[in-house]
Amino acid sequence: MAANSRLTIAVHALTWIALAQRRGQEWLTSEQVAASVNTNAVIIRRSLGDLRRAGLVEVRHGAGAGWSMARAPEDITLLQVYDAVEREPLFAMHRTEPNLECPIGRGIRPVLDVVYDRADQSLRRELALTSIADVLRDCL
Amino acid sequence: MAANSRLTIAVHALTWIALAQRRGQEWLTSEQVAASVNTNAVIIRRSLGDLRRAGLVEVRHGAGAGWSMARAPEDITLLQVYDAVEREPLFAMHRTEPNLECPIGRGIRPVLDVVYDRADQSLRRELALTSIADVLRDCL
DNA sequence: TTTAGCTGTAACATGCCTTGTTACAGACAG
DNA sequence: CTGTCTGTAACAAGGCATGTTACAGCTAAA
Repeated sequence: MAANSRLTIAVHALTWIALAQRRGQEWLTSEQVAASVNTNAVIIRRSLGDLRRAGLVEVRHGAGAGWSMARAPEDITLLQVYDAVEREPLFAMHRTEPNLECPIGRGIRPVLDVVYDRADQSLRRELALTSIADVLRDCL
Repeated sequence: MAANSRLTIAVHALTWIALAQRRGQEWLTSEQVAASVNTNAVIIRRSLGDLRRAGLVEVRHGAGAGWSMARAPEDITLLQVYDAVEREPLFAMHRTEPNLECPIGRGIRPVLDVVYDRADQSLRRELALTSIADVLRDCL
């Protein structure tokens, strides 16, 4: 799988916003977040847009606009971030339908569905154990 | 992550070889495996090549050539298959180095390394619980 | 020793995904 | 109103996954 860095970018952005707020800066622009992540502001807006749709951050428009946490850093887990930004499943099935005249071709997809689902659950359980507050603490 | 189907293809191929052997057919050609997976024989040769390098299958050249299990289906876990065919890590770090003048930019990579490693371990533990023999049994 | 059959791999095509970039309409605090 | 920043479209570049053709190399069997 061509691994992407969406989770990394989103966690970085959130952690930086959390730190800024602790320091008294309530609203951060996408430009300010982009400066820490070292990427383009549009990338950050896209990522924070995903987080907003998931209810993790808030946005303010107009002059003095920017982004702010919608919840305490302790109450945002990496699982929530993962769900907010990740679309693709961990493992893909066959690109073309397997040969249904073969017993394996007929039976393998439901079997793999179960296995992949268990693997996914286990990954999620692990991600749920870490919060943005944990990441922030360990960064400092 | 642009999910790929390598694990699916490799498990399918292995399971089909295991079934054929149980039915008395010792060696299968890449063409025969490709017929069940419904893809090109070269794709199968590439996948089985990975599995051969990992010691999971054997190949025979010349006339009457083909592929055969190097171990009993009970002794091949999906984790071994995963390790044999998967190159990319689950989650990628930043594509460009983050801003090291920011505390988060400086500290986040080691933190995420730990988190991602734990997630990876948990995924692997789960994949290790299923063998090719299990997949074969559930297919039938 | 020849021959036929199959592997191993290079080379290339295609399509999709990710990231980056520019541009601009829309929202809104002051 | 006005200036600032968001939301998103549009496009480009690069990379990876998959598919396909082609062919050299290996070897069991005749």
